[in-house]
Amino acid sequence: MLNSNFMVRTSIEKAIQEALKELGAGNVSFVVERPSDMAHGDYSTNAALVAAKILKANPRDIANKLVDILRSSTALGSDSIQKIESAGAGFINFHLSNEALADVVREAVKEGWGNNNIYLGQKVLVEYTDPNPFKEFHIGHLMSNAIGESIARLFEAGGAEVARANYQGDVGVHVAKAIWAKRQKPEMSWGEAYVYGSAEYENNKEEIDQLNKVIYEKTDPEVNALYDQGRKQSLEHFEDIYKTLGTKFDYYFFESETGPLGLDLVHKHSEVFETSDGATIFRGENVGLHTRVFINSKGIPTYEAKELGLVVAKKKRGQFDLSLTVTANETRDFFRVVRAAAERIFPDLEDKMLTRFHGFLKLTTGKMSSRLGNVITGESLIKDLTEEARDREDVAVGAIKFMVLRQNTGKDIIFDPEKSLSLEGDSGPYVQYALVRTRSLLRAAKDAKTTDKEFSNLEIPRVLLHFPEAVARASLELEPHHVATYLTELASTFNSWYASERLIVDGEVSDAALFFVQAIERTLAKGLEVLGIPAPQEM
RNA sequence: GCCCUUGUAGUUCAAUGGAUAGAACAGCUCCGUCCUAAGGAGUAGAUGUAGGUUCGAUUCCUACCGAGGGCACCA
Repeated sequence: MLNSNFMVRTSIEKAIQEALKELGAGNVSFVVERPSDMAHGDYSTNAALVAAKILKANPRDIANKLVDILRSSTALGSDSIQKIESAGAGFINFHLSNEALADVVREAVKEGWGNNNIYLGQKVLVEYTDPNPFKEFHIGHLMSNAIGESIARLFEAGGAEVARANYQGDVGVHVAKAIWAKRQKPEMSWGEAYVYGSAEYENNKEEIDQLNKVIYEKTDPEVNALYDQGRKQSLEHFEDIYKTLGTKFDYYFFESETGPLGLDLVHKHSEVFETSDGATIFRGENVGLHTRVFINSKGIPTYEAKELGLVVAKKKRGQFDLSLTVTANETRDFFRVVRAAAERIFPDLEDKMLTRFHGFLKLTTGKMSSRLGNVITGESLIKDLTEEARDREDVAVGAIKFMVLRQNTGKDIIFDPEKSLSLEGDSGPYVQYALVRTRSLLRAAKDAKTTDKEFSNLEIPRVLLHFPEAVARASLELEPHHVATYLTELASTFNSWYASERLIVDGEVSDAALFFVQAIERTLAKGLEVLGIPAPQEM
């Protein structure tokens, strides 16, 4: 159900609609938004500007007329709006009453604060992280995980039933490379073996390709045993990382499963595919895309066919209303083609398959990037940051996730390790620390004597007011950064208050003031939860 | 060559077609007896270029310039 602060907004929208009707401007599409400047009130609308265009009238006149109608409107709660005024070129601003603002604080400590019902009752499958067994868990997987986990939680905040899925490549040349290397150098970890095998691939191509065939056909018991061991160890290792990151998957899909499914599917749908040079392809040019190979000339399903097989595998696990995949930017065009093919085979899936893309994470300092030469694994980044953060893994994870989630998904991230941990900026630890302060304050207050001394602060509820909207917008757009941006603002508002006012004085604390602290604590905690960032008790 | 994504203060990021483009870091000026100063207050500073649509454009359209990615048997 919607929170009451949404009701204020909804009632404003309703009142405007009625007022517009009275003016003879029935169907205009206006917005009620948060003004960029708090001096302009708590909500504002461009209704008069839009209506003036239709009525061919002066926007300010229309705004004034609307204000008159709105002031006597019964659609607005009688005591929730303190002031309505026209301003600027024709905006109408709404200032909430102190009573309504006090309500916000009461709402914020209630169960369900920040939730909405955008996806109420829908079944959503979110696929993300997608590392490959036998290979290293790299930074890209970290990004996919951070974004996917947050989106899953945003769906949940929107009332959806979410299943988390992880799709992993447990077959292919990369496996052969790793196993080949492991036989040469058994002392290596699987991740290292893969790196070594890749480097040696060019010089031992025939041998490794032959090994790949042996793995695929399962003809050599010793190789089989190595494969099973490597797969198991990789997956267990990944499981440790998920635990650190705060993710728990419901489904695991593997290419060993989707390959045969995809192969079968492509064979069955000759109306969608055609053969060319011995390969089975999808002619993307017909729909403004490009051609891609689904089954190669050796009869092996490519990644494209496997992705189709994945659709089948997902459907087998149950019906879903939406299926989202979080993956890297460079697969954009690939997904367009695969989706075009998939929608021909499964017309019922049209508009149900969503994708979110992420960019690269680029480290600014050579300090961490030069380690062991080339690849920076996800774990080494977490490990290095944990050391920098005085052995606080939750702070390190928060720092990384926040850097990923504070900006629009899809753009590359310039990752400055020092900045990510800074308590003075726009960072995960900054928000975590504000939360810790509220919690330590609440703990200290337990030993203090509470008084019924009056307390009032209007700025805090005026910021708190917009939390559910930030979450709702993030849910709707599947853009976690709206929440991250909001949390920075709230943390800053709190810190500013905290610095200027001392709450516990001589062992006494105002009950009313504590209520504000509690509301902020709940909001920061919920916000971090939605982002999938750890919410520490102390730092 | 074609297609996709992208260009905002010195730097890293925001801004559902609306008001004076909002933060953070770095810079400059300040603030420590006290709930964890691992903080706070103030100040200066930006929409790649050229057109177009609109009452109004960072946002939509066109061209150009710059950056990243993709375009047949890898994933």
